[in-house]
Amino acid sequence: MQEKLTEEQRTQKQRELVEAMGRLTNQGGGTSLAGRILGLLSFLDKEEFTFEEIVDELKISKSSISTTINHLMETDKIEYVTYPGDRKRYFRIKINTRKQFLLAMKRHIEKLEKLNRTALELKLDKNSRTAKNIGEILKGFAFWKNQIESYEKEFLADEI
Amino acid sequence: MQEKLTEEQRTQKQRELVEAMGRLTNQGGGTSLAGRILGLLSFLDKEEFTFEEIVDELKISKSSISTTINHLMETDKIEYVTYPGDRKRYFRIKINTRKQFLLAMKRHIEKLEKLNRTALELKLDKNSRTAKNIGEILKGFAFWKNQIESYEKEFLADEI
DNA sequence: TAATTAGTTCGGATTTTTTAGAACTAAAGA
DNA sequence: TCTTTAGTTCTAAAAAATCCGAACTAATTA
Repeated sequence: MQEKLTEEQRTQKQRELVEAMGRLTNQGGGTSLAGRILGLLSFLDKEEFTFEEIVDELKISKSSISTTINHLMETDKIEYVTYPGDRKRYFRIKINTRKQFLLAMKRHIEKLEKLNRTALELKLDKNSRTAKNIGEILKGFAFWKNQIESYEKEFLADEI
Repeated sequence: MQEKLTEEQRTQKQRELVEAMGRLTNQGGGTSLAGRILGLLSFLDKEEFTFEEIVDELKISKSSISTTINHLMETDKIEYVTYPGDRKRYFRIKINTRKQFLLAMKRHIEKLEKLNRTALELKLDKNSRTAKNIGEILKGFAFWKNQIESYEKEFLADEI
């Protein structure tokens, strides 16, 4: 399928994926640094990175890395492990963050749903074009909430 | 369910929803002005707004409105209608933009999928924690792509 | 106790995004 | 033809997000 790559070419490509992840995350609303950290922790062969290693790999200041890492931990995207007799924290991506992802998606849908439901209540003419459209949108939200819930039951029953 | 609202209170609340839509759109990656325009065109009782009316309602410069309106039309969120003997364009939200929305979502998933698939191919140890996690993520993407496709078939067959 | 390590926090600098204002265009009307 | 209308486009300003360096802290090591 592919030409044989040298070790260097392979890690070079992995680093390119890290940058691509940064750009994609950026498009999707997140910060590109967050995306690059997530990419680093998942696409390279090394499974765990210390703070310093992240700084060195991404060539970004300690302060920016510190802020972003803390944010990624708050939002449960990454975590760290420690080893006895070693003061450093070893960061790694959290596996199976789908549950958190779906939860966030559901919460976003719920906010939009609330907004649209209120808008519909406030409409003078419930048969107007916009009112009927809001009704359709609400149906769509209900469908997706349902899908998310059944997905959770089917696939994620055993997750934390 | 609710106290009876005066006409003013009702439209006041509608305007608040427009602002809330701006903030929510902003959180979700879009610009808040785009959200406010979408809110204006869907939550008020008036079904169609001219360029000037949007400027007056939102109290934003013509240039900003012009740019944002054009972007919303390119992305098929709004459209305009015209009336004989009237030079103005009457903007309104496009109904049932779910298809476009899902298409955008599918495209985003496909990009992430490609990235992760490549990352997995490049992994030295396919049984590592990160490699297995990527595998799980890919399974999740496959599931959602499938859901989206069947949703399209089931509900959106008649849409443009 | 002093020095080093492993970060965090703060204020400012840089970059990017958003908005405004003025000049412009193309069509319609007088 | 001159003016008005309905916007568009360009450049600069304002605001917001991002990033950095320097000073700091708390724990560990010498």
